[in-house]
Amino acid sequence: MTYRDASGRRLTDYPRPSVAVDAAVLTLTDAGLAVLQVRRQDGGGWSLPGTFLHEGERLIDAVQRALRTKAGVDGLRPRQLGVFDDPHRDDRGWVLSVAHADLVPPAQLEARERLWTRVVPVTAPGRLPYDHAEIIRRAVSDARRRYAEHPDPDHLLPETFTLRELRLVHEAVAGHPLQRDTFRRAVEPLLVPTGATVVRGPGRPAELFERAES
Amino acid sequence: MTYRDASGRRLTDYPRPSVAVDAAVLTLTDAGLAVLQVRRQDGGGWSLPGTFLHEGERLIDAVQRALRTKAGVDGLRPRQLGVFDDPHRDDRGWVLSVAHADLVPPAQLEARERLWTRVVPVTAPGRLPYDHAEIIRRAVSDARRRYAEHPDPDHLLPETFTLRELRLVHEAVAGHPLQRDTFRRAVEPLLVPTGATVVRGPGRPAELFERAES
DNA sequence: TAAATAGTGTCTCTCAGACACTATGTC
DNA sequence: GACATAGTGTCTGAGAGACACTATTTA
Repeated sequence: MTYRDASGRRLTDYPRPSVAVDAAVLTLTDAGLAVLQVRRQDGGGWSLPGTFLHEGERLIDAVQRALRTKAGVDGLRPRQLGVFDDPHRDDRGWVLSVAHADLVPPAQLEARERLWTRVVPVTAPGRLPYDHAEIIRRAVSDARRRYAEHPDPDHLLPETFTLRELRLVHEAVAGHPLQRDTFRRAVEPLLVPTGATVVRGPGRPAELFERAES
Repeated sequence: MTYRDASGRRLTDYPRPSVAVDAAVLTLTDAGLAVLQVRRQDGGGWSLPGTFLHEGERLIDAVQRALRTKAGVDGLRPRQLGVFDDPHRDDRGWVLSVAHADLVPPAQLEARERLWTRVVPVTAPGRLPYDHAEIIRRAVSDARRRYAEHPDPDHLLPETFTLRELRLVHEAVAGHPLQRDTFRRAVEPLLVPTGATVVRGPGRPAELFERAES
């Protein structure tokens, strides 16, 4: 059967845009927050990994496919940031892009294809096509907002960790130092003490904590 | 010239989804937050106003067109909420929907086509197709989050208003009463006093305030 | 012992919440 | 005068920020 809309037109009578996905995959380096980029196919330069949506595919699956095939990275679960819809944003034609973002531990990018990818600080992302610089800015502020509310929501740390390790991660995401005692009193109620202690370097042994069940 | 992607396919070789927009237009009634709905074209029932994106059109323009042609409402500026992308969400075919939301004063819905539209409380939206119930929930929580941070960001009130009027609007959006003195101390630093006072009903005259420039 | 880190006591300042009081209008 | 609303003083408790102290390890 053929569905028609209010003007009597069939669905297929409407011109349809291409729909792409782009992903700002952030991680932590010694220099702070950094973003994964891939070489552009056409000519030089770098861009965020992205791809066109395939028929019947979900957006999240397209993002994961782009990361797998273009960067050799697997197992991420990016979140939707928003749609970029300027009809002239892509000179290849009418392309909507749904921006995504994730923040993952460096180990998850270890297996990446190094010839075609790079990880650069978000403060110096280089020259990027389309709206990719804006996508990175949104990804960073989204990560900062979430880390300001919960302890390591993106599991950058393993199951158990010391409060020092947690604070260093939060400082790297926030981009500025955090007060040691205030930070402890803010996050400790949201963590589960394990009772175990560990020694990492000099200083008194630190207790190990877990995230609360959620 | 013809652009090709990494697999050598032309852009137009990819099947493309239809892209729709839907809008949850909220307003205030005596019963609190309410949402604008339009009659469904196919058979009975109600839905949020929406339409298919036209070629080269921006999403915001499609939303405004839908509100104008389907509800007779003009001059709104809905914000993007997110993309609904379940390939089977619409049995007419592969349709992505970009959800939008706005919150407007009742006067802005005065001119609406009453035969084809209704305004019902968000707490009892009726049976709705697609993801429209979820869109309303997101629109409400988005409005509540923004009203918790700024005084009347959506200009439900005119340029000048008393603190009582402002508080009643915030209570209606929040869905629960707010403490009079605490509310005043929280928002007064964000407002500009005009010096003028007005008498509305019994009681001591109240000062008129304006929103801060922004 | 010196240095480094962990954990905690404590003071101050701010602010939300709550109660109450004074001020000024309508009926 | 009775009542309703506007505006403000003030107390309390929670929490952030800051400083300092004790505790426990490595080198």
